[in-house]
Amino acid sequence: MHAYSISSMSELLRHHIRKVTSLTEEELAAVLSRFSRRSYRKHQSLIQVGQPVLHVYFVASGLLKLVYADEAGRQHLLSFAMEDWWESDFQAYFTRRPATLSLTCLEDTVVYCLTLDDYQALCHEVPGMALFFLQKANTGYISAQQRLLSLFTTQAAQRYQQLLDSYPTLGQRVSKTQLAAYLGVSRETLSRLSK
Amino acid sequence: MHAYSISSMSELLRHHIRKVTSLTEEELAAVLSRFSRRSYRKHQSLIQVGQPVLHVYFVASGLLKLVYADEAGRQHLLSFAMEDWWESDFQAYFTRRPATLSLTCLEDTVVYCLTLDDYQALCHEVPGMALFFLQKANTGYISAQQRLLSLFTTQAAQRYQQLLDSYPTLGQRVSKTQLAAYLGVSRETLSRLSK
DNA sequence: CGCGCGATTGAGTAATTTCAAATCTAGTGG
DNA sequence: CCACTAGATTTGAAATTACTCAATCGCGCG
Repeated sequence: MHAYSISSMSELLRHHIRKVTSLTEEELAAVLSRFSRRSYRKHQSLIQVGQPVLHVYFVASGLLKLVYADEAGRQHLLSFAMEDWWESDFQAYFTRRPATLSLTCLEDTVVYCLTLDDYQALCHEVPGMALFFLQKANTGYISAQQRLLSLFTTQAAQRYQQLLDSYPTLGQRVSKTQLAAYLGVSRETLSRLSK
Repeated sequence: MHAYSISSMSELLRHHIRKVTSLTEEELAAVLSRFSRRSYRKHQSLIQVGQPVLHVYFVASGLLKLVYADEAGRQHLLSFAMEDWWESDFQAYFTRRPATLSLTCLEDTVVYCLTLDDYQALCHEVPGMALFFLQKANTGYISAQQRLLSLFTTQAAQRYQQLLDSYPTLGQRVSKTQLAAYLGVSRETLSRLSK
């Protein structure tokens, strides 16, 4: 089922942090000890609308969707959270308010969880981690802006192509309904564009 | 012309940083010394497409637009940078590559400039500043996501209303053509919606 | 007065949505 | 192996929304 054993998945987070920071082994161990590992199954939700958002999640394996459901019940997909991704309802997480977004498994998924208290403690106690999260936040901001631009400048058909080009596995892993919700078009429209 | 004297504008940056961080006066002085102050006039550009992006800018007064111009020459407005805002072509800034965006004055504007070297030095030498920029980056990321959602869920007419509600002065300060470029509709469409 | 810029209006066109129906597909139980 | 069902996908047709292009309007300023 899973391609990685439990120990090598813990290695995944370790390597992910090492790539960007220069922490001592001691610091790294202290950092990792603040995370807890959890497994979820397809269709389970890590974050539900109205509930408190206790964690930010590092995705070790699997696939999640971050969704806003509007009054009419339409689903709008803010992101696919893949392996190596950090995801949460950040607005709710940082303000300790109830979630407005939901985070739900599209596949069986393993994550590492970090509470806000631990996040803040890490940022204050391990300078390298503040820089680490700063870099993540900056790249997240930049890609959100680029997604905005692609909505402004690019036809849905090309956005679809670019999405498949950027994440070649995605076409196999999720339904077209999900892809449409990410691209910002109806599933019928996406279907017609596929030609 | 300007509502603030030079010295009180420097206070603006000082207070802006103090609001979020807990730096000593010494640290704060060291931080401020890395910034340089510059004034620009309406229609001047701080960042031009193809040119290196040497600074991130803190807007002390005035108003800027961050724009992407597509192949057809259409302008897409990523943000209005107002007083207290931090702005740049962050992608280009952090990667030291040529700008793909332009940053242009919609009014006479005073900014404080910070080079990437100084930004990185501040983040490493003054832990409070890494946390400061982390907080800015996180809120920037969150608002970019919410703008995405508003594009997905909300009709252009309501987005227009919400923009005016959020920034009441904006309707007076910029042309409707600029507002349309921010909302992601043509100026003709915006004109028709204004009823 | 007349120029120039921004805003508006009109008409035709293109893209997308909605709602409904038909089709396809994978998995289940007989 | 087949029939059956639930979910996903596709297709059709009408209605909506926004776009483009062109013409017109309104206004401030030299």
